[in-house]
This record gives sequence, structure tokens and C-alpha cells, in this order.
Amino acid sequence: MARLPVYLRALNSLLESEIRSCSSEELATAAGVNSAKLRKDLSHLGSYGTRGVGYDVEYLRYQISREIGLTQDWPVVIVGIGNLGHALANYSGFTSRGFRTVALLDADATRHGELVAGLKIRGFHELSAIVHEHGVAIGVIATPAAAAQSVCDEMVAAGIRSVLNFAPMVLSVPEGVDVRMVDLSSELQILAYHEQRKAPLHPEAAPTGTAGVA
Amino acid sequence: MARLPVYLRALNSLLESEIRSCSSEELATAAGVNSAKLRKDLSHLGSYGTRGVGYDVEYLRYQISREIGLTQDWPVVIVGIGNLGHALANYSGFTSRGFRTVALLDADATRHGELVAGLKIRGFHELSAIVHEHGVAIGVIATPAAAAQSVCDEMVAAGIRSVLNFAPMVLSVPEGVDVRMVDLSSELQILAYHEQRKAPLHPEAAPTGTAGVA
DNA sequence: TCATGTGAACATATTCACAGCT
DNA sequence: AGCTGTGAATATGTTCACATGA
Repeated sequence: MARLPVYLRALNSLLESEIRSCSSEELATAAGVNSAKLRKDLSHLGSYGTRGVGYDVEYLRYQISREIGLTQDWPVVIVGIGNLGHALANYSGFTSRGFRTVALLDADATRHGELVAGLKIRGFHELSAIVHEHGVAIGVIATPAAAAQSVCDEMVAAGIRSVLNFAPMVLSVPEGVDVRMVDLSSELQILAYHEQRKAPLHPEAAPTGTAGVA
Repeated sequence: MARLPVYLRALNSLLESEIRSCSSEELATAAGVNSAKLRKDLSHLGSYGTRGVGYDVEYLRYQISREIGLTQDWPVVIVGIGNLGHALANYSGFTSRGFRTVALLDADATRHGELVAGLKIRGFHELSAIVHEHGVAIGVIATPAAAAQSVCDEMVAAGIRSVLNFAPMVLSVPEGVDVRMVDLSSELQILAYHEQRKAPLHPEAAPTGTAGVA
């Protein structure tokens, strides 16, 4: 379920507010979903609530973490340390919660040895050794589109079975390998699509000095 | 439809290979979807194919671009020029295809004036003026989670009705405003979830060292 | 003859509404 | 009394299979 991480985030945010218990209604609001949907999703994991009372925040948080697999260690390797790879290496969401970046690889030899987020950039040819040494199961591709498929092939050859792809390029992988694509420009396009349909409401969006009505 | 950008990318890639015409089958393969789904999606836009022949790549590309709204100019403002904002400012997918970054804003005054991707970083307080001056309709939030909601509120107050949020935080917005959330750590969590379910298949995935059993 | 466009069949997801437990 | 967990109802999305038209 793609919504579990959202619930987890909502639970963490409740914990920060020292809230120990909550109803499906409250949690649903915090997560931005319908309460019936939330209850159905959670009931799929097991019966972790108490009728008439609600859910224990800490307990539910642990159960969802366990379901997702965050109670174990996930070594990650990032390939392509350009602007985006650099940002990912420093992104706290990547280093927390069981994910641990064990290596940063780049094809550009002039950058090898450079320190990013406390790790030295290493050569792409070291991929296989690193994957085996650390038991890496998840690879992140932040290279240009042209390099993405061959990087992906190498990852798969090294034994990686889960790939997070930021390159604007559809990757083909063998059966049993998962790829998730994060396409930054698609997201903008989807916004533009909706925005275009709203626009008629403000026929003179008059860029000069007036966003709305003049 | 969230798949239009995918089709568009596939068409662009076909054009690069000098392919002028294609069947729904070919395009569907390039886009990684089922051909019936592709035909249904396209038929929803209009009848742009030719029975017995297929689709004209260039023509279809234009029609999809128009449908998404990429034939017009979309000024974009990015708030939060940390590692991620920096990467976004330099990301070619953001500057191409009708999207034009008109300003980079950051709350940290010590960074104002710094040049990133050819633009000077400016103060967050200039948001409203910039939105009105350029007719900005899309705002990108790349700030820490703690600042995201207030940045979003300011954006909405300035007239922005489409927000792309990279901060790990659910934003609440008034009716009529669209938010798309790109949550990098959720993506990793979803991979971990599937990975966890695969793992049992290889009890001794036996990396040289020892990722699993000792 | 061939591939699109589409109704009809199927599958999945969401929401409703309430029985059952605390 | 109140809130979860869930079957039944609805809505949405996908795939099949073929009539239609180039």
C-alpha cells in the first residue's frame, strides 16, 4: 500500500505533538484521506485499534513501520552525484528510518574522493563490490537519462532488485526487479494540466501587474 | 490524466529515433503500458489516430502537449534553495517544455544575491511582487518541513493555485488550490515494502560479507 | 486487411452504513 | 455512547474483443 508511508508520517507528527492516542477520524485528517479508507487500510494489517477508543499512536506507528520493513536496515547506494544526487545524499529522509546510504558513485573520475554528506564519491566500477560488501538491495539512479539504463543494468547484474529512478527515462528490467520512477517534470506537467483547466475563471490573468481582476 | 506526460516522453524518444509514425502497440511498449489503455486514454483527447495505420508521432505529440497545456508559458517560482532547490533550479526538465523558473527565493538573507542556475537568490518577502510581475501560477516548495505550510500559505495569498511540494509535510490549502506532493522518502519506503516481501526467496542472498544470516 | 476507437466485461478502489466490541 | 472493523453498494479504472472505417 502506497499510503502507509503517509500514515506513518502523520503518526510521527502526532507523536511530536505528544498525542498518544487518536481516532481514525483524526489520523485520517492529518494524513489527508477519508477515515473509512484509513480504517480499511489499517484493518488489512491487523486489528491494531480499540473499538470505542481509537488507536495508540506509538503502537500503531511501530506496526506500520514493521509492515513496511523499516525495522530492518536498508543499505542504499546512490549513482550519479550531480545536483540531484548531491541533494539526495544530504536528504535526511534518506538517511533516517532504516535507510543508510553506504556509497555514492559517479562515472566522472575527476570527482572521485570528493566528500559529500560525509561519504567519498567512488567510481561506478566499484558498484558490484559495494553491493556485495554491504548487502545493498536498493539502488538510486540520479544520472542523466542517457546513462540510466546501463547503470540500471549494472545494478541488476550486481544483485540489486529495487531501483528508485530519478532519470527521465523508462527503464526496462527483468522480472522480479522493482523500479519506481520519480519524474519531476511529469509532476509539473500534471499541475499545468489542472491549472489550464482553472485558468478560464480568470480570463485576464494579466501578467503585467495584476494576477487576478484588475 | 497522469499518464499523458509518460506518453509525451515516449513520443519524444521516438522522434529522436526519427520514427514518424507508430501503432498503439509500439507506443504502449515504449511508455510501459497496455495498448488498450493507451488507445482509451488517447481517444479521450480526440480521434488523433488513423485506423489501419496508427498515429503520426509529431502530430500526436503536439496534441498531447496542447492538452497538457505545454504550448503556453508557465512561469515558476522555487522557494527554498537548499540542496534540493539547487538541484531543481538546475534540472533541465524544469526549464524546458514551457516551464520557466522566474525566481529563486530563500529565507536565509546571507544567501541573497548568490547566483544559482543563472538566477540571483532573492528574499522570500518578494514572493508576492514576483508572482504578480510574472503571472506565476505554479510554486515549488523545497524548504524544510517546518517552513512548508507558511510558505504555502504565502503562495496562496499571492495568488498561486498550483503547488509542487517536496517538503515531507502534508499541506492544507483552500478549495481550488492543487498540491502535488513528491515525497522522496515515501518512494524508498514503498520499495522497502516490496523488497521485504521478496527477500524470503533468497534466504542466503549471501553477499560475500554478510547482509543476512551470519 | 489492418489498427483504431469503443461498448461491454472484468477488476480494483472508495465510500457508505452499521454490527459488534470496549 | 463511541469508534473500530467490515460487508454491501458505489465508483473508478483496466482489459477484452470486435465493429468500424481508412
